Amino acid sequence: MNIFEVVKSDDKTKSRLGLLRTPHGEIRTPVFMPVGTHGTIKTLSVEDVIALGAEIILNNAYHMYLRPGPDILDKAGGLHDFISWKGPLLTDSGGYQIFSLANFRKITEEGARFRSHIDGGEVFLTPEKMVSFQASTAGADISMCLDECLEYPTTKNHAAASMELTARWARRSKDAFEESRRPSAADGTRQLLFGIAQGGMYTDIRGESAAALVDIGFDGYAVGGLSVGEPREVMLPALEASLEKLPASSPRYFMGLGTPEDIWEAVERGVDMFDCVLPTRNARNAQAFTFSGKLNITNERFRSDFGPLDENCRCAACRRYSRAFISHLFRSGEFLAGRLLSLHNIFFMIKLMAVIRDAVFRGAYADEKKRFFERYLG
RNA sequence: GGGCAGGUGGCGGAGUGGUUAAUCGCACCAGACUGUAAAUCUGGCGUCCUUACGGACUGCGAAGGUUCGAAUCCUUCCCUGCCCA
Repeated sequence: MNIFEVVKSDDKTKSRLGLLRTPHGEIRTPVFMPVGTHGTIKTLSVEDVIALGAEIILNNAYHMYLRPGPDILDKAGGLHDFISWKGPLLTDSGGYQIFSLANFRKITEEGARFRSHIDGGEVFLTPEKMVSFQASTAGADISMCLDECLEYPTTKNHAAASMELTARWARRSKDAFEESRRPSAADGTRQLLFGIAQGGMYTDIRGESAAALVDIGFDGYAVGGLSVGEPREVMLPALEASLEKLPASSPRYFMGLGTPEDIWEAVERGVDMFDCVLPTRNARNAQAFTFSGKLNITNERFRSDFGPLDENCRCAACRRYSRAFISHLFRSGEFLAGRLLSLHNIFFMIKLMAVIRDAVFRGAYADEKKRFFERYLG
């Protein structure tokens, strides 16, 4: 059976509708995957996440490897059982932590040596260890290769050398995956492994990276190392250079994106999967996404605004609570504030993807994108 | 009535002759956040003019005084808290 099926492609853009099959269920793409780094979408319960309609969520292998650690996860019977999420689950390998925890690590050919950000103890991550942890111990539906996520800006030499290391790690990741993955399910679904394209902002290196991954052969391909602080005019060409070398028959995942604007741009170029901490992090920092634009809910003008966060929104927060009350909750330091905005923002992202899928379905992508931007930025 | 302590920007609270438009915290105003070491971080916050740079004015209970210079020293007054009658 095909693990990924392109259901429909847009005529005028590269956007497409897809169906991705995993041992824990199917995913309609383009999809947004909420991020649950430590095994939880911050402030939300699994019941919340189900009610929001999330089809797949993320966990982070680096963080779960450090705590609770492989032993506990093994005894729990894997991540699904441990965190009580029965749907599709994707784990990130720890490549992003090579970027975000740069002060704590040193990279060698063999792997990445970290000083644990928790207790300072030494941790050594290798592609083999992280992929085996994800596929075997954690039982992730989708595992990610260990990669080196580069900071921006970087020199071309550094980007090239780093990309080559990532490609060698991808080769090792795949071998480790074949050895450690669980048997295929009766329905023909099986665990999947995605490669991650790198290359900094250099389009030629981006292309080489994607081509190298395709040579190895993966179930899906991710574009990593983008949306790390570069301007959009730099990001989009780099994205295009990566996508150009990837097969249309495979799912494509833009790691770490993003803003609603960025997601429209990426889907238009053929991306199927997204994840981002923005909806939950910004929620905790008092920012709501709405179809009329983002708003900082602690702004003075919302103190006596008794309407919902977003008109016509049917999320749990909007059905019951006013902007004024949520603003009050933030000013009072109440945890419910960040929770309500998290519910709303995740709902917004999932709704946004539904709008996007509908636009592709109707062959009206360009028009719907224009309509969205006019309202969102207006 | 007597004694002691004290009155500083929205609030709390530093500062006891010049680098003080005034540390700092809170509150308030605004911004940022993109595979989460983040429910965090940045700015702003006397008044007026200026996009900004910058400039003008007012200012540490009130009034007067000493001094080149005062929130800081002196005098008088007003007010607050505690203690004694």
